[in-house]
Amino acid sequence: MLSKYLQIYEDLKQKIERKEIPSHTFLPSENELMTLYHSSRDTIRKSLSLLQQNGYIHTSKGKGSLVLDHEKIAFPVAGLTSFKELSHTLPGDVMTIVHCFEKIPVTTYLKKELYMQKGDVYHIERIRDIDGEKIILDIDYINAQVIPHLTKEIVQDSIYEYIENDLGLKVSFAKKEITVIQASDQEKELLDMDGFDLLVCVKSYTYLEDATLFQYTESKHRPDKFRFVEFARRSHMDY
Amino acid sequence: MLSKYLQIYEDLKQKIERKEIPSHTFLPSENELMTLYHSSRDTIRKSLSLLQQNGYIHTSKGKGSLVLDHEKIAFPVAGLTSFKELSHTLPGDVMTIVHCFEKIPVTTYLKKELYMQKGDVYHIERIRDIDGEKIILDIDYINAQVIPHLTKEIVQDSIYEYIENDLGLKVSFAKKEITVIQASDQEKELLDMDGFDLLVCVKSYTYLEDATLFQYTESKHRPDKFRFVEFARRSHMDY
DNA sequence: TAGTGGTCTAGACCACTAC
DNA sequence: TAGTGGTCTAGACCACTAC
Repeated sequence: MLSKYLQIYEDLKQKIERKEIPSHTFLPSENELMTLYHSSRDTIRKSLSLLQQNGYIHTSKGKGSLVLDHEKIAFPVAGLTSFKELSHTLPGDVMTIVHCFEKIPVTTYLKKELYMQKGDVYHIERIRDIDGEKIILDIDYINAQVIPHLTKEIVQDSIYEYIENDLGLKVSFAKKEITVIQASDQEKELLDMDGFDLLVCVKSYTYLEDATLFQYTESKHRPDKFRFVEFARRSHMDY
Repeated sequence: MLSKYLQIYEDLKQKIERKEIPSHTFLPSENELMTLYHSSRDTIRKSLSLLQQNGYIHTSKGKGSLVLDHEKIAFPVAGLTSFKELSHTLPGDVMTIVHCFEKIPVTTYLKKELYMQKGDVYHIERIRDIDGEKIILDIDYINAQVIPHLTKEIVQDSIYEYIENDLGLKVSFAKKEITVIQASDQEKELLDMDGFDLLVCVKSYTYLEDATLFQYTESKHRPDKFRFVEFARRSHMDY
């Protein structure tokens, strides 16, 4: 059961996406929304604040909440979304090849990345084939004490689905870093590099609800197929 | 005069950054913070919500607000920050070369990017030299009706400073896109490419407080010198 | 069971905008 | 001047956590 302010957020979001409320117009005022949704101003403001954070509207004092044109944004890449979830929004045919699946004792390097002292780690390498081209190499290291009993079948499908549906845990937040690296000879063999020498590397450290770090990932993308979109607000305090 | 909840946010943020409140410990509870800062729970919760959004803490029901280790994040690249502001946080010697500064009638291409029907546009190209290497090429197109009277001197220093301090306008939000592109021959001549063929291209559409689009930028970075960091939370509704 | 954060309400005062 | 969003308060009930 979604909370009231999330319901209102979802409702307004859909109306904006479906252009029932067109861009460059104003939302009803907070007072009007209060009577429309039978709720208090605080609840309405929570919903509006979410819309604002996600780039759907821009509110200004004395004026109201302006609907931004949302097409130009195309969100999905930002945030924390599994490849399986993302693949529904991709236009092409998507296939995953599990190139490597093993359980190994934690190495010195991984001890640092995963904040572990001892124990085992799953080492998983998956190649993402989109429309017949091998474009992405995902390398995952997962703490086997936190996420046990992984199998090749799970990994072929979706690790997040297993974590959230079968283990009943919740993936919560991640730190990500985007850089560009030289492709190794092995990577050039595994992927269809189409003459490129470089790869875009997205490193993620992913945490559960209780703030335990369970996953370190390097996701390597052929440079011409990489695109990242974000919506940023200027902070007028920090500088 | 900063509002109360922003003061509390800044205070807690500093204490976390200076490790007066160490990571992996809990903040005082909301009740305790209420008496500590002589404020209502709602005000405290606004401050905590900001800390949460920016990756400083992680709150869970029944437990409290856990301080995350923040060093591992290193924020500055995310958000909406001028190069001059960023340069204070860069380790090396930074220099800007204004390679092109002209006012031109809007072209067909720019009409689309800047949502303009007619009028003039400033076309600015700046090369960023860091520690003696020409690494970044910033190409700006700015609506001259919205931001008038630009000079080469302003552009050499900081456009945002001019907009905010001299014109009294406020830079508010931006949509950004990161891709990788082939460097043109001209770009290879302007920058010290060090053998690279590709550039990381960050396109931004930047808006003022009143939601007018005033700037379209392509910021092109030598791939080995590009790094982008973000903090992402998982949304448990959208998929 | 006591303490924690999550949600929701009702009311107040303010600065800003548009007229 | 009327309407708008921004801030702040006080109080209530809830589900979850740790013991």
